[in-house]
Amino acid sequence: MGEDRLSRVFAALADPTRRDIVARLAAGDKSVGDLAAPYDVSLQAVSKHIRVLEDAGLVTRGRDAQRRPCHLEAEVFDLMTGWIERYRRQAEERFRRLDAVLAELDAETDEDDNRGAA
Amino acid sequence: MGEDRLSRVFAALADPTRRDIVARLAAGDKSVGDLAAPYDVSLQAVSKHIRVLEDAGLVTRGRDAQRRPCHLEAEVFDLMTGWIERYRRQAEERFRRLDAVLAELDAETDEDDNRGAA
DNA sequence: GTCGTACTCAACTGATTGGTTGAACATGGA
DNA sequence: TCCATGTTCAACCAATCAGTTGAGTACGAC
Repeated sequence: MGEDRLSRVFAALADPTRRDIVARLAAGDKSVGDLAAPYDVSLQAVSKHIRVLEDAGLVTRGRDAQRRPCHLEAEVFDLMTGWIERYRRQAEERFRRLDAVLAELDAETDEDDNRGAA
Repeated sequence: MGEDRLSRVFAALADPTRRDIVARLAAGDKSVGDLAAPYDVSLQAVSKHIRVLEDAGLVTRGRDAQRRPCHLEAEVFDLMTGWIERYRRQAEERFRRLDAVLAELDAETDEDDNRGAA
């Protein structure tokens, strides 16, 4: 499901090399060789990383002679931010309510203090 | 570094069970037993999942008699959204510029057409 | 102290992952 | 057609991971 898609996206970005690839693709499309150049792992390893990003829907590939230019599909980010924001908001709302309850409790304590003092 | 922290957060959320735990914790603190109840895996397995979330800084645990109430630390989400938004914006900006270039190109083509037609 | 509850630790297992190397495939140029 | 370039495929290895079971620990109730 879309659930599984989210798992693949999070898993893909859990690796620093893959996050770096995404970061560099944000600046513009690049070939596998270009992408592999800065890392001291084999080209095949980078090719595998790109495959993972592709399976997660974060990257698509075209054709330019022998090259397979990689393109970042930034819309997939929406899937993550959607999930994250949902629960962040929920937690914040709960926190806000807790704050209100504590304020209420404080007010009642003040009343009691006043009654005790009076 | 903070880089590694991000890896742990993404990896923690790459598992559907752990995302579900986070979702349920967004509604309020829960004990390990409470959290484990809906899943048909062992309590120990859920305990391990919680440990992963804790190591990622997404969850903290208190003490309430025998219980270890789990609490969602929603601020960690900022770490992710910060990273995501940075590259999303960059990619969108690039897309915007590409759009401008294409529009420019279109305008020039129109001029050529006009010259050709004139 | 002993008992039950809530949970963690330890050891093991099978599956997945990130890396390797070497061979294969695809494409454009001589 | 042959060659070089760019990339993928296949087999393998070590490490990590999600799950298991069984034993151990922490705390409150009796």
